[in-house]
Amino acid sequence: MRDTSQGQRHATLADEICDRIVADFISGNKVKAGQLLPSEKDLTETYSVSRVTIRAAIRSLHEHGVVRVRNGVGAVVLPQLSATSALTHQLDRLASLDTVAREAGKELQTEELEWVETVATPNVSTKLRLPVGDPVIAIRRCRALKSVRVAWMVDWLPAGLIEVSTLKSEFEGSVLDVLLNHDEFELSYADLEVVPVVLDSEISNRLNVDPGGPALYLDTVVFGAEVRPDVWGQIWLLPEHFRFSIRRRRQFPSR
Amino acid sequence: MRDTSQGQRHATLADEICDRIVADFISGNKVKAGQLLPSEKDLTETYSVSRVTIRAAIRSLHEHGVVRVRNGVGAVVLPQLSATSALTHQLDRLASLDTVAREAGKELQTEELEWVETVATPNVSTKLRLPVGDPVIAIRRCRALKSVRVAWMVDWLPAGLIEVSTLKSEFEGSVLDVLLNHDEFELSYADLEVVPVVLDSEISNRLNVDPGGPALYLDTVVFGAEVRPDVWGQIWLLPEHFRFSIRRRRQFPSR
DNA sequence: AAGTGGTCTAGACCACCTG
DNA sequence: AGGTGGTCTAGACCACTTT
Repeated sequence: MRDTSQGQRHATLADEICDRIVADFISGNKVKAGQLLPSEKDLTETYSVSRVTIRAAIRSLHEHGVVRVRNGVGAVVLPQLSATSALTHQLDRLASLDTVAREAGKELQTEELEWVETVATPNVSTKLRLPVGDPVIAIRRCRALKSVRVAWMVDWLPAGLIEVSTLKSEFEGSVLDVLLNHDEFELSYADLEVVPVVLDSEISNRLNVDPGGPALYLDTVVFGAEVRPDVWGQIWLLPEHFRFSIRRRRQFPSR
Repeated sequence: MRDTSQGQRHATLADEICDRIVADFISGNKVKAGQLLPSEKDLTETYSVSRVTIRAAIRSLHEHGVVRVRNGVGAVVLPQLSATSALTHQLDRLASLDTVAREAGKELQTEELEWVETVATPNVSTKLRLPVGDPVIAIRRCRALKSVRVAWMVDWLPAGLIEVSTLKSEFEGSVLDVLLNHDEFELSYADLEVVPVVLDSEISNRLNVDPGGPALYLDTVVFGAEVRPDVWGQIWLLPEHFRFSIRRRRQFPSR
């Protein structure tokens, strides 16, 4: 991990350049959608890195649907995902709901927090790839925006993964954030499943709404350096407060 | 566009190598999850391309969550998204439901197909960024698996985009597939919004199920080379027949 | 110590697009 | 014709991990 002048961690120089290009040209709309980034040659001078590194950075931006690269032309900035009043959650990004809210200038409160030390049921055992009966920790809570309940969350993790005292002291609403802040877990990706559900009375009670309405259930299994998952997160969200979006990219066969 | 020996189109050599690495090492489980791809040096020899190209290909695999790359170690293959009996739809992939079904060895039938030539309502106008009243084409139909209705789809496109006769003759259930097959549209990405809904009587009637159950509404705006979208697709899906998943990747600030 | 990825140099040639 | 990206050469040095 290299540390940059901005005090941010980046695995490689190319990743850092990737972020800086976004920050310097795209986020602030300095280069608008449809316009070109500076040429690779110019960027090598701007950032004092080689063309190799610039190309790696631009390739990442391309893979993420931030630019399209046209031979003989340059890197065209694509329109950003449009924002709305609802909290926009980009589903391909491994970031907590809290982070998404914070970036939007909002704050998620935590209500009815419960810490439970228990053992893995068959369900939990499958998700965390642990033997049934192994000790696990469950963290349940409601989340609210300006005292309006918007989500019900349950996180599960193997009891041995992290000191409960550490977890509790660093917990500010998101288990994921605590683990992401600890480099030693090397959290790198998660598999998310999206399921539409109709609110049953159990969850509607917790969220103070009537049953029978729609909700989105997000099931996330988070992986670090190990083959075995580190956390299983379950979230039930009321759709009126969120917007779930993603940029789909054309991919060629078998990928 | 370069044509390869396999008759597939790839924008660049690195993209082709990317696919070939997946096909040769990952798809067939020749390198299992947790194991290493051959070194970059070996891969340059295997594919007779430079290290530059290999590195670009591996960077793409990394961005897509297919491998993790560790300095001093190599490219570790990550576990693939697990498959189930339901049709698994990777939400970040710009591919039609038909393509997903076909890859899973299933076939989606089309029922109650309607072609409508009409004009843009405010709704359509916003999505397609067209003036209200501009002529548009709507294609509505049910989709079924083994005669069980599983989805209701509506596609909208500007009337001038493609000859209706061409579209009709090449249509096999998916408007997206027709346009993807025409290179001149240069379809490259789409913005997807995911909304959980409760089935109302209109759609439940079309799908031959009771109202009040859950459904997933997918709203997709597809972009080609232009700033203006080429297609707006609406899909209502019954969740029991599908699985919607995505790999989330850690991203560093502001990206 | 040996192997791997990350980055760099200092060029080069090609294909592509625009003026 | 000149600029851009795509690819290549033929090295090099560094940081990192494993043995």
